Amino acid sequence: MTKSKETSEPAGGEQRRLQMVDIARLAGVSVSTVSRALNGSELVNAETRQRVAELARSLNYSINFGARNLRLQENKTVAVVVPYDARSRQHISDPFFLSIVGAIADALTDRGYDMLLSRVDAERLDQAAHWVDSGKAIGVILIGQWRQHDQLNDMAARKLPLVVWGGEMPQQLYASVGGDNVLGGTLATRHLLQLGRRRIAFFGDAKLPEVWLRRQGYAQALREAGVEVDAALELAAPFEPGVATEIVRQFCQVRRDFDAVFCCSDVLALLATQALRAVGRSVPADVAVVGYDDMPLAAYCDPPLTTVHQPVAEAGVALVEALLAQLAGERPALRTMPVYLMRRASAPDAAA
Amino acid sequence: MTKSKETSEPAGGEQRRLQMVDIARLAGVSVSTVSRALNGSELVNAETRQRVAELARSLNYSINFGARNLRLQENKTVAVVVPYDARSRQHISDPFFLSIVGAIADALTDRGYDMLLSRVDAERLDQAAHWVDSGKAIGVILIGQWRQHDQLNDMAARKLPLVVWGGEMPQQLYASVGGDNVLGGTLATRHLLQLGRRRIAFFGDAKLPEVWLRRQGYAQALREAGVEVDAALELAAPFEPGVATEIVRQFCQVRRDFDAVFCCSDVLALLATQALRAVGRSVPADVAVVGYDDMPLAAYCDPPLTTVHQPVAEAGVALVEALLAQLAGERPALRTMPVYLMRRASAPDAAA
DNA sequence: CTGAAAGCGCTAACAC
DNA sequence: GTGTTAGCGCTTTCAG
Repeated sequence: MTKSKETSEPAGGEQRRLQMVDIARLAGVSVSTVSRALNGSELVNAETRQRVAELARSLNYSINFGARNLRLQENKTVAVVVPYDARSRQHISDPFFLSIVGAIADALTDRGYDMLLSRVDAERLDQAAHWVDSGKAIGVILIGQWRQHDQLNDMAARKLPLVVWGGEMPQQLYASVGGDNVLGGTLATRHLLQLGRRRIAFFGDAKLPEVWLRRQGYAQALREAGVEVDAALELAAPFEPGVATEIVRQFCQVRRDFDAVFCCSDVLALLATQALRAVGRSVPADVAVVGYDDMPLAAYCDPPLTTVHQPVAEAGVALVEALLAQLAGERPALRTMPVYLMRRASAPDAAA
Repeated sequence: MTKSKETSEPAGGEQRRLQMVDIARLAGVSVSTVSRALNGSELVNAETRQRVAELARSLNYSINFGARNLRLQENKTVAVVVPYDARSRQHISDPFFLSIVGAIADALTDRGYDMLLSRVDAERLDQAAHWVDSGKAIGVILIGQWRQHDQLNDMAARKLPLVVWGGEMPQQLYASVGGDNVLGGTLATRHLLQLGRRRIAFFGDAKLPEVWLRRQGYAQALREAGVEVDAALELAAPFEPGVATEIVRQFCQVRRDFDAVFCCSDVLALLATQALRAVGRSVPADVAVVGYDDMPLAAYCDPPLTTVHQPVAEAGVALVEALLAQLAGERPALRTMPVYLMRRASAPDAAA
């Protein structure tokens, strides 16, 4: 392995970066004084402090955080990790996950933390631990638990500061924040039932904890209404549009004995709408569609999507808070956030 | 200002992190030997190297990058900065920008770099320099130049390693990578003309360089076809859906004398479609719509969007390469990438 | 109030 | 081949 050096040296006519020793010399004081002044220490003479601070500012000095962190044994960087499907080499492009990342970025920034963003193979979520092991980050926020409940439990057992966005699972050791998936499933399904629909399909891969919970809510609502749960109306469609498109299309071609569908993501709902129209069925007249997430674009689709709204901004804050709580010594906790149904035209109140 | 300590100390029963000195002791060698062994130095006995490496792995040791970087004066972190509109407190949620960020993440990971993701007020893009000044990152990739061409030039003049995604501007000192916006505008407009449309509206804020270039392409295509450019058909709609919705709606209510619209983003195209339908005009029969970006969801809208495709994955690579080139001492360069028209149903080939 | 000195975890001369 | 030593840029005792 030849060691490349391309990184180390900046351009040619580059002047060395300003350090404390430089501004110390210019101010005629010692580095310790500069350090104290810049950190607003009460120990240093107000006048000196002022002078040093101004000098530093005018020289556009800014501290070397690497050195500072090393000395202080401190680190204000959090790794945010988005899993991707290595088999289909398909990246997570689901708008919902992306907006969660944005919300986390905000929450982190507000609290003075930096965010290291990376991807990880959805089969090897445990690799996310590397960020903490290497000291690059103090903790990990993982977007989605996928099928790796056990890996996550192992990580938590190793005391890795970790929070995952996802559903609550039995015997869960790791901290998580998620929407109330059972409630979401119930709200969506009840709404469709109220519209008079009785043959309600379910699109989503129940091997994923969140989807599994949503299906519980779905089944529960059906039973409440005395409607039989028909496994033939369940389609294990994944979240990745590339893979899901064909699966959804086939299902819609083969089965025409449903009058509504509850989709476990808005993207899936879009796919379903398109597939239904392609086989000559209209939305919402023939088939009412309810999505999940209330992604930013949901209101601008045609028809605008009725969907289960997830509290993205609050989720970002909650994830960050949960991580900081662990860092402060608290035990990992599970948190479930309220969701509500956002009513739009794809499953309109005025029944067809 | 009371200094909070919440960050520094992990949980209670936490054991100190493993260091080189620990594995040195256990292996019965000095730290230098461990360092060399772990870096695969030829200087150390193959057997020793093996032994040390295994010990380290079995103990789950991983190096402290902070210390390593400090010593090596090296850093493999790049800051990726997404501007946001501070006035409307609206975050960039445009799917296109988000997918560019994803592409950059991939390109950086492939090359062994880490990505620090953050936001910055779109009026103060110069604040992005802070990442480099503080040593947290070796360079900055900025998503969009917005209205701050001058700030960007200043940053480049200061020799800040910087690349921005955006359009080529006159007297530009900073490196940029962007789609061929003039071509995009031309392709979109020509296509609409070929459909027999003559009254083609333009939606987009021409104060933004990219939009300004697209409008040039638009105007050029119109002139080619001997169609007069009508300023009354231009709408300065911003990219933020929140702000744009009302503007687009009003325009569509007031003006009905156009039979096509070229929108400078897919989201804008969605908004336009919805607004047009709301006033009883059909898409594409009455008004053909062409978008821009070919966002992941563009194919799943109704109607599926005809749009100018931007090469996202290639853009990510190009942005990263451009930054690394500067770090290697090359002068900032401008790069324009090809775009093409993706034909779908919102402006169908079989003219209405 | 300020300076001198030690050391955070690691690497790279420089000895042996 | 391997150990010893110095030092990356910063903070913080400890003396004065």
